[in-house]
Amino acid sequence: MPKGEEVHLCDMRGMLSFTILWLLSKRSMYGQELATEIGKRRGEKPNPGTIYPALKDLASHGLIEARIEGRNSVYRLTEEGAVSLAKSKEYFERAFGDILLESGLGALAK
Amino acid sequence: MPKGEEVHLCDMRGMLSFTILWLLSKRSMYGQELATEIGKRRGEKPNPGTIYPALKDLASHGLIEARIEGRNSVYRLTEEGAVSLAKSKEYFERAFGDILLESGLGALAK
DNA sequence: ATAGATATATCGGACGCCCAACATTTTTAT
DNA sequence: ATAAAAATGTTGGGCGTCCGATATATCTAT
Repeated sequence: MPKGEEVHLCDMRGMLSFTILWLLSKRSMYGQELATEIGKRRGEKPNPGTIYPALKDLASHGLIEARIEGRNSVYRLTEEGAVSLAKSKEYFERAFGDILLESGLGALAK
Repeated sequence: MPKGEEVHLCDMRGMLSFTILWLLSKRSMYGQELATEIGKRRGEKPNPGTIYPALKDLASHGLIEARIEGRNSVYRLTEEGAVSLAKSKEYFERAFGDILLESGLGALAK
């Protein structure tokens, strides 16, 4: 918990890897592309020291794979990663679904 | 990231305090009641070493308040806590709304 | 060729969650 | 009175973010 005046919860701890897998399930991306996409959701783009270790960890567990393309490392979701993502989505929906429903998401879902 | 065979993302890191505030916005509860409610969402009830320090932190920031009732410490959301929760919900919806929508939540929202 | 922008990468420190284990107090049951 | 159960609480260690700083390599200008 931060010690400052403004208390910010919900800072996505633990959710970074989940978000990365979800984004890669849409299309393959390289690191900075992922960081930009995550930045749209958070309001602020994560630092290199946040995004690259996370990608490294995910790759070391076989959930994503890198392919070098010029100056970029393009990541794609593996089959194992897709399975992990599906389970995490189930978990996530059960844990937070009703919270989001009352936040005006019901109108979006329509 | 866990080192075991099964890789579990989405373990609610950073989300505990958020969930507590949301639950207390529904009704006041004591520690074990909160733990049980959280357990329904997660699948497993959090340990005392998880829930009590979180409650202590939230109280120290003025987001919740305790009132002793017999053997229980009943917590209620403060006004400051309600403001914090509203902000976190906004953040949370923007960051994860679309992910949940495609998870069959749209049907629930109806 | 040189400069700037872009992308990748690592390091240190901090923070909140997380569990297992242990301890204490209070209520409830026998 | 004694035992069992329920609730609160602390400690230690670990983990995944998270940021600021620093570094290197590679494209893209001029």
